[in-house]
Amino acid sequence: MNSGKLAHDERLPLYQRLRDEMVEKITTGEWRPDQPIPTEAELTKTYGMAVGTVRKAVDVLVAEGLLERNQGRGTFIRRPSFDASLFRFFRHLTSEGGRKIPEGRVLARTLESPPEYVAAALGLSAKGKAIRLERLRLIDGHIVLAEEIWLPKSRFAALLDIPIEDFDNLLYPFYETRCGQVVASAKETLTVDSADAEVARRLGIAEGKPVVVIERLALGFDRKPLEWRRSHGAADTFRYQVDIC
Amino acid sequence: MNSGKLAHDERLPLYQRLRDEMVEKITTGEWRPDQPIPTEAELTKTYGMAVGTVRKAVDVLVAEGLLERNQGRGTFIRRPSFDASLFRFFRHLTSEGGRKIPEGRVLARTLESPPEYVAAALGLSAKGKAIRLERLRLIDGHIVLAEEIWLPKSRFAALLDIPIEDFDNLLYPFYETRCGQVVASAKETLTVDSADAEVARRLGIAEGKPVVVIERLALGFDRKPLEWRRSHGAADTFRYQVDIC
DNA sequence: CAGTGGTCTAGACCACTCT
DNA sequence: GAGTGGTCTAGACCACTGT
Repeated sequence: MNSGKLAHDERLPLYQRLRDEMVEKITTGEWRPDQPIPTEAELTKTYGMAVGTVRKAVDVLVAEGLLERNQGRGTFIRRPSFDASLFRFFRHLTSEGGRKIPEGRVLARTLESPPEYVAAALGLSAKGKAIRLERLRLIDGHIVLAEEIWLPKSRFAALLDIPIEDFDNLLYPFYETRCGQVVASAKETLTVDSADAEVARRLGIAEGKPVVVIERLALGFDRKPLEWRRSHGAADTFRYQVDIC
Repeated sequence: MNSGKLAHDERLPLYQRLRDEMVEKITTGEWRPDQPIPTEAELTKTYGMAVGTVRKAVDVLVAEGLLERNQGRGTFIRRPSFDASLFRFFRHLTSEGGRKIPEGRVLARTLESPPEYVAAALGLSAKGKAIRLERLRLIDGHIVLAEEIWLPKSRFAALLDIPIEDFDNLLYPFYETRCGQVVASAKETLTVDSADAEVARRLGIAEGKPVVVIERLALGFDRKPLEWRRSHGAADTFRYQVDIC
């Protein structure tokens, strides 16, 4: 009855199986972001379903932020604009309250054994090696954040072959184009601490000054952890904005 | 064709008009939180619509967090559990990382002219008066936050007749039962500052110590501002957790 | 104009909950 | 077993987009 194959769990509702199938098409790149995905009528025919079922599957993907519909034009894979993705994952504001795009500069890349809490957060075995980045974020040439980033080698091996000068300003779109890893959500924890010698040096502030510490675990669409990150910023120029819904 | 009246904008889709109608029933209390709302079949008959349309309206309300469905039992008005609402709006963690319910204690209630930025945030005329609360939040008897809260008199007049000792531990459920005002979302901004004499006294810390400042604007389901709040907390014991989606 | 998604109908059967 | 929401069908017409 299905010309399309929908191999997934037989127990799941039809529209969920179609949803999974569509996620496949998106993540493997079979459906291109610049082209509309097949129309409802086509999907209906391909998979032998009713329109309502197809619509339900698309509803779910739209709700999840993977697709967006354009009446009269078609349904498209959602490319979060650089602005939007930036605002989602970089919530600092300048002292005047305006939003600025921070520059990103990778200082070092190494392959080493992560500390235990990083390995645990990323779901890695304690002994394996992972990719570690040191990175600065700057606005108008001023350092606002010093970052330490850990990435699983299995997903991000491609990064080891790229000179660190060639890393893009924004990492998440970079992960996507170079490694096919898309960050879908994240959890952040903020605390305040005093700068130790190392952090003070990197941020260019006096030792003992208060700093904000942001720990972030970023997840992919499959809810698997992709990146662990700890950022330090000088507390006195720091603003962080959150929408609670 | 409609035995139910659906007075709203004639231009809106049917399911949107039904949604609005249902919001009415919820906010006016015609539908009680402890009873299931009418079944899909009943709504179908009452408003002369197809099941699919009714389901669509309910889908929207579920997505908005106003209703929750229970297969086999019925559809209910969502009473966000105390835990859930607490976790949504109070994101501090204890030093051990666990979540604790903070005690709330109102110290003072006055009716006065708000500063200009508060009036602007709440959409009030500059000259009118608003309700101002001073409040402490405590965990295990220790002060963790000192809060200054502003509320529009028009919506919260009922609070003026209640002795401040009788204010509940959690304000948002209290607003709901006493004033019929439901907080649906909020925007928070975090910064770090040094404690001035006043804040130091309230928090019981030394003057000049770093403090976290949280400014929050809480909105109702109608997106109108309900509450402006500024909280101060000692920076060294502070943790704040955010999910970015 | 043809083609797209947006809305709506009027049924059907299934899975779950309660008694 | 009766009643609930969950899934699914097979159509219809409308509003919007592009040419």
